[in-house]
Amino acid sequence: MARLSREFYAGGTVETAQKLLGKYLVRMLDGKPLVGRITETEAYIGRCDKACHAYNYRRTERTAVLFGPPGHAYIYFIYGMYHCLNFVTEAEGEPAAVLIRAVEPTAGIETIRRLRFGDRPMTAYRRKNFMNGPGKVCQGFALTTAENRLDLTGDTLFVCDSPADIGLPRPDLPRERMCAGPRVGVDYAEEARDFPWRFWLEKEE
DNA sequence: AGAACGATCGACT
DNA sequence: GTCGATCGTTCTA
Repeated sequence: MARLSREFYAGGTVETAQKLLGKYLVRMLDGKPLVGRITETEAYIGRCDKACHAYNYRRTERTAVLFGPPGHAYIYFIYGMYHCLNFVTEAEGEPAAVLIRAVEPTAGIETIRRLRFGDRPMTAYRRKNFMNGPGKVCQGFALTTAENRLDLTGDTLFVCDSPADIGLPRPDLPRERMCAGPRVGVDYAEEARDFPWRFWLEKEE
């Protein structure tokens, strides 16, 4: 299956966050693919960004993976209950990553639904808020710290350009434009609070 | 050893 | 709009 190569992740983090929009996140689970089209991302850059866990090259056991080669997963535990999925970017030694904030489920939807809601009944609210948050993406794709540091050029977790790369039909997509704005939940980060490093796709009329 | 806090979510007013 | 749940990571001592 064709997938994005390590070089895709090796460039600038803001640019990579933008280029990931519209691409297909694939998580293999029990031999079957869970797939989501990426619709929202955020860039985090240790060199200059007080919102980044590795700000000012702060290196701890948790952030070590950010200093490694690009194209690996950085998954951390947050708020005592949730996980967040990131892709390590830039050259080895430059700690930076893209947070995956939202996807549109494309395949494996029944498995994703069960991972998100178990046996609880589906409601309009749940349908509308299926995978529109970083904690939801990890819950729906069964990603925890057990998957931290996975190589995105491997067979468990990777990104494809096109649904055809994973044997799915190409859907009819509405016209979309990319929007940019401040990141979520980083009010503490002084000047970095206002960096417009959150990107998302929005339907046009 | 202890304490503070967080790249969130869902329930509720 | 508000607020509580819940615990690993990090820092301080």
